[in-house]
Amino acid sequence: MPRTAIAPPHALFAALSDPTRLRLLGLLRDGEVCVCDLFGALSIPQPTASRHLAILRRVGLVTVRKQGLWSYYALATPQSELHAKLLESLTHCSGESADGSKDKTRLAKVRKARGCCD
Amino acid sequence: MPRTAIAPPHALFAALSDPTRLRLLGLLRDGEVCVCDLFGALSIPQPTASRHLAILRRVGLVTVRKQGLWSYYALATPQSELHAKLLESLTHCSGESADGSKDKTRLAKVRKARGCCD
DNA sequence: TGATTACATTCGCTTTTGCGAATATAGTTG
DNA sequence: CAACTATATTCGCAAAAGCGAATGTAATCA
Repeated sequence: MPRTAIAPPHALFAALSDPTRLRLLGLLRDGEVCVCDLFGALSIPQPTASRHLAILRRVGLVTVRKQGLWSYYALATPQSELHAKLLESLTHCSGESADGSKDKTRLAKVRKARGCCD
Repeated sequence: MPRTAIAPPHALFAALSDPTRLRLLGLLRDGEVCVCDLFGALSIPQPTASRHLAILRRVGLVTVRKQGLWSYYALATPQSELHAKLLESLTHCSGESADGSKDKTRLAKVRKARGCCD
């Protein structure tokens, strides 16, 4: 799945077919977030977060901005109508066991603790 | 995934993460279709169609109506906002290489040939 | 009842996916 | 340059998904 090609529909759905990736995307809906904050908020190992973010990146759902030692991930601007619809659908993926808002709360907490990311 | 429980978001996306299942759903957008017409139109083995339809059924994306010897599949009415959004997104899944409109053409052809289904 | 038709399920196998652990890379700082 | 930090990638393995082939099941018909 080269960066230059547009991912086929089934690949986009596949990228969204994992709970951890949906949680990551949920945290990105309010703007870009540093990797350390992401895996901190979700309480998952760093390599796990990196691998999932790579999957989202390969299908063009997220973008990275590297600044110094940190990587800031953000939702990509839609490349197709399907992509746009899927972004809309993300709005309805956090109702699950109310943990979407809990993740955001923990993200805020992690950010205040500020162990990294300028 | 019992019929009574609502499938979690990631399970819905997983059900849509296969090209064959997207093609099947594409054929159902205009109304219910008999299994024999479905696998005929897509030129796939009958057990393959049945297995994919079972996956879509288990997450509540399609329903079956059995009439005599035939099974008619149809898109299920949305059970959640996410479900509704995903149905909308199906509209934008036919641009893929094997084109959804070609499948529909072949469905019409298979239906005229009428080897089965009243 | 036995044969046929339409569909569903199971089996054996290969491919893919996800994870933890370890390692690699690349900026940063002393 | 060496040590450190943030992130990415690789490895080995276990679990899951998909497929073709075969088999099971239930309704229909002779």
